[in-house]
Amino acid sequence: MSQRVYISVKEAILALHFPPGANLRKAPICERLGVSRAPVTEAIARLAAEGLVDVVPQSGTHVSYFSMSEIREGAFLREALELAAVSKVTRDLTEEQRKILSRNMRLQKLLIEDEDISGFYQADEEFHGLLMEFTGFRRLADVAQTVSLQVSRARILLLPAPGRAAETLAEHQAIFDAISAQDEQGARDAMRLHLGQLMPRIEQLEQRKPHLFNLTPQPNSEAG
Amino acid sequence: MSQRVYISVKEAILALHFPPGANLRKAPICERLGVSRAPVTEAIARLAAEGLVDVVPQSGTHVSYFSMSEIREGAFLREALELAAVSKVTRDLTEEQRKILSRNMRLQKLLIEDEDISGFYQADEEFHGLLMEFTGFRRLADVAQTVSLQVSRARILLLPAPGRAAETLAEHQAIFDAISAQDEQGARDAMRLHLGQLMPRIEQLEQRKPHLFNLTPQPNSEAG
DNA sequence: TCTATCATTGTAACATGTTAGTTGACAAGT
DNA sequence: ACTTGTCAACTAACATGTTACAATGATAGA
Repeated sequence: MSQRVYISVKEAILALHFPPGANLRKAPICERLGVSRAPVTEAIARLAAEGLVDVVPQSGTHVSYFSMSEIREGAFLREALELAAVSKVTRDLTEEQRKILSRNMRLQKLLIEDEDISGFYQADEEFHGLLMEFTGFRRLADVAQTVSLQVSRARILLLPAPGRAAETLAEHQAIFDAISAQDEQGARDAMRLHLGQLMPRIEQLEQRKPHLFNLTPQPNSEAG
Repeated sequence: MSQRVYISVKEAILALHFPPGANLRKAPICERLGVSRAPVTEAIARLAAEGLVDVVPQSGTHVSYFSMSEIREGAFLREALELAAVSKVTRDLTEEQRKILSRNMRLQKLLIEDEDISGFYQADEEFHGLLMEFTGFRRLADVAQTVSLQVSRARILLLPAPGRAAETLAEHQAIFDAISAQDEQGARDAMRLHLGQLMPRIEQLEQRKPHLFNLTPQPNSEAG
């Protein structure tokens, strides 16, 4: 029930329905979803813990601006986790898992041939999701998602540059090939290369839409 | 204010003042700390998100049991982050940072000579903390702490085996030396070796105190 | 004696009233 | 015109009443 509020608001923020800087008021949310303030409060608390909103005590809550330092950190954390995942998967991959990955690769290829960018985006997410799943660690995908939430939010704004999907596919293919060849170092390098494509494009985004970023690049001092 | 409740309860759980399986009731906590149920509820929600407690809707909340699968995952995640950190630090270390690390190393040595195990434990934590801090990523240490919370909780139960502290020091020294020599791969290997010492000892703990572990090793299906 | 059903109890989840702190505007003084 | 002090309004944080659900124990039936 409060879960529903959380998901609803989170998606609205991620979809930039609530743009950075917009101040989030509880009353309209309560009214809109037909619930009391309690579940809304809990939902906002979780969003604050994830860094999606900044809550000023006794004053107000607003959607956090993009922060290059936070995005860089998120990308770093995500890379750390994905590299560890791809290492482990390369070592432990079963034949069944290899087949599932292979099918996903062929699906990616197919979607690009059909120029279904949205579909490819999904298959892309699934590719990374499968790698994490195959580590056997259930929380891994969630943690990776959470730490790179700011990155995900920024990524949505990146226009699908023509030809970028095909490049992405090639990078995925290199990762898959190295995994199949049980070349751990090669798989890591391929993954690093792949993930390394993202930050430069986000830096361009900062140039294009500076109003979405916080001017004072002071990172959060949040403590858990 | 609710932060205070959170910290208080968290420390109580980590110190095993509330042992695994103990059911956590709000009323006594409210009474004990002289606060209302609201901040306690929020604190428990955060603890549940971190996996320290399991909350059964409309029924009760109990301190979660140790779970080898969760502990293994926590160790994996922590290793991923620490390896990434030590890589980055090895590449970017400033002379000033090297001096601070050097001082910490000498402090460790000194504490072992004085057989101050508790002090060494602190210096150990600080050593790892410094490495993370020197990456320049402020959330890193928090994330590492959070993902390996179950590991930390189990670690407290490990009796300080005689001579283990000296071994730990040697491992730290190897890490520090490799960092100083700007030997990234060497630093990673040394760190991996160091962190690899922990799991076997926790597995022994499982043999020694099986009542603290959950029998059915089904991992949490929590989603954030 | 065992099983199934029901009532009782205790708790989290939810709703709502109350408090206190921050912010921003406006006025007064420089 | 600019700074500073005061005040009003808004909001999160806190307190508390209410509800609904799960777990447990008792009781009745087989």
